[in-house]
Amino acid sequence: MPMIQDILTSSLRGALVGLGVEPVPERIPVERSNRPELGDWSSSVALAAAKASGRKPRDLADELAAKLRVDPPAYVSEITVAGPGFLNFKLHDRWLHDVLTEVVEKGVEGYARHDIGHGERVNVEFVSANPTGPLHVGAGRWAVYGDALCRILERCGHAIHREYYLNDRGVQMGLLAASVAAARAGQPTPEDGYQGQYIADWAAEMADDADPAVWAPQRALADIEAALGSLGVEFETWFSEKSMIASGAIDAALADLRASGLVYEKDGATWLRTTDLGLPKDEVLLKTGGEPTYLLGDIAYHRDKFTRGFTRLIDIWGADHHGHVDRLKAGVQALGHDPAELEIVLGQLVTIVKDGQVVRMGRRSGTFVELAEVVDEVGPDVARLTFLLQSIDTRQTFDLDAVVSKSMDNPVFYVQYAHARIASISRVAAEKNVPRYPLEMVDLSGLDHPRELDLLRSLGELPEVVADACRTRAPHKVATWVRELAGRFHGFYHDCYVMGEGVSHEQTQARLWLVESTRIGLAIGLDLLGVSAPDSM
RNA sequence: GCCCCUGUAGCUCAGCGGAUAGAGCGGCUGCCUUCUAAGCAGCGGGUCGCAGGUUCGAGUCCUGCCGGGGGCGCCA
Repeated sequence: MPMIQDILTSSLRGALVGLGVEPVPERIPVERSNRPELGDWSSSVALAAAKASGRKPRDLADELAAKLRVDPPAYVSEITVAGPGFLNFKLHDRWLHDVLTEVVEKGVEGYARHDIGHGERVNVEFVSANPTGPLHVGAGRWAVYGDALCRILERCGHAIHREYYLNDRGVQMGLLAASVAAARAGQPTPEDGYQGQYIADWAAEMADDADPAVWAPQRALADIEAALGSLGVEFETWFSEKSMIASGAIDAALADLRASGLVYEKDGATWLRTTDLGLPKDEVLLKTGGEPTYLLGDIAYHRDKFTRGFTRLIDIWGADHHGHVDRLKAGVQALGHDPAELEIVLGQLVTIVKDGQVVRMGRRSGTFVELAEVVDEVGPDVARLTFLLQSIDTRQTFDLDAVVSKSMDNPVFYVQYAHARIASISRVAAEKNVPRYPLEMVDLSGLDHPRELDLLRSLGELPEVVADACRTRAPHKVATWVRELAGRFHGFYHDCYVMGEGVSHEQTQARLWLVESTRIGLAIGLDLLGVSAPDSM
C-alpha cells in the first residue's frame, strides 16, 4: 500500500466523519488519476457515499474538498471537484522525488518486496510432462510461467519449492518402450505408439543390452531437463511416480482413502465414491488387475507433498487436464484436507504457427516443434518474455517465424536496451570523471520534466504491481509493467540529457539518481521474469 | 448436453466497477554535431461479439445467445 494512498484515504475518512456522513464507507477508493491534467490522484467516495450522506454527489464532493483544504493532506497542493463528483488531488512533485529516494534506499533487494506469504511453505508443481519424448514448444509456457510465478511468490514472502512430477509409470511408459524397441528392431510402430523422429534417433542411440523400459524414460528425462535448463528453469525435486510403489506411498494413500469409508470394489476394480464429494460419477483407483490409476498415483503424490510440510500446493496444468481438477481435489478432500489448500492454475494452450500454418502438436503423431530447438535459436530471454507477456488465461499463438526472424524488434530487446543505455550512461559518467554525490546531498526538486515524472510514476507503481501479480498469479502484469517502464525511460533518454552541454551540475546529479532508480526498477522486474539485464548490447 | 477459458484497432495483445479504451507490430511522415537510432515523435485506424440486467457509473459484474479453444477415459 503506497503511502500516498494511505494519507489520502485517512484524510477522506476524517473529512467524512467531520461532515457527519453515516456510515462512513468501509473502503474509500483512492486511485491514481488517469487524467493527469486534472490531478495526480483521485477519489470517487463522493459518488459512492452520496446516498448515505443525503447529498448530491457533487455537493458532497464540494464539501469534502472545502473541509480538506483547511488542512491539506501531506503532499497535496490542490483539491478540485470534476465530472459527476470526482475529487482530484494535485500533488507536489516532491511525492515522486520521495519515490526515487525510497527506490534507491531499498534497492534491488528491498524495493517492491512484500510479506504477503508470511514465510508460508508453498510447493509449486509445473511442467510435469510425461517422460515420453522431448518437450514441445508449448510446454515452455508452463515452464516460464511457473518459474516466474515462483520468483514473484518468493519476493512476496513465500518459501517456494519447485517440483516436477515424473509420470514414469503406466500405459504410456510401456508404449514408449515398445515404440523404441520396435524402431530398434526395424519393425512398425505399435498401435497407439510414438512415432516422432526422436524415436528412431533414440533407438539408434540405445546400447544393445539396454532395457528400453528403463533406458527410454531416462533418455527422455535427460532431454527434458536439458531443455528446461537452457530456459533457466530448475527444480528442487523431480518426483518419480514409480518410486511411490516401492516406497509404499501408494499403499499408504489407498489405506487412508479406505479409512475415509469412500472406497468400494466393483467389477473387479477399486473405486472412490466421489459422487459423495459432489462429482457426477465415481472414479477408479485400482484398475481391474490391481494396477493403480493415474488418479490414485496423483492423490498419493499430493498426500506426500502435504506430509513433507507444505501448507499450500500450487499445480500448474494445461487446460487439457481440466477434467482432472475436480477428481484430484476430491481425492485430497477424502484424505481430510481442505481442497482450498490445493490450488490448480489452468493455463490455456499454445497454438504454434510455422510458415503461416498451425502446427498440430502430438508426440504420437510425431509432428511437433521441440522447445529446445526454439530456445537454441532465439535464446532464453526472447523465449521467456514472449511467453510471459500474455495472460495465462488466453490462448497464445506462438508464431515461430515472427519470434525467430523478427527477433530484432522483439519487446525483449526494447526492454534490455533501456537497461543497456543506463549502464552506458554510468560508463560515460565515469570516463568523463563526472562526480557523483550521495543521494542525501542531491537536490531532486529540479526533476520536473514530464518524462522524469512519468518515470517516477511507473516506479511508484511497482510495489502494487508485484503484489497484484502475486495475488492473482499473473506474472504478465510484471512483464507489461517492465515494458512500460522501459518505454518511459526511452522517452526520458531522448528528451532529457543526463550530462553534457546545457545540463547543469544539479540536473546531472539529480538525473544520475533518477537513472539509478530506473535501473533498480528494471533489474527487479526483469529478475522476476527471469530475463537477463545486460549492460551493453 | 454439462464444465473451464476466450471474443477489445488490419495483426498480436494490455486494460484494480470509474472520467475522453491503450501498447507493440504493420502503413505513411519527421528526428542522429552531446549519454547506444535495437531509440523518439506525429498521422491514420474502435458499434470493446450480440441482447438484456445490476449500478450514480459497465470493456470490466450477472443472465441468455452467437463464434473460437479445451475438458467430461479402468490415457496421462
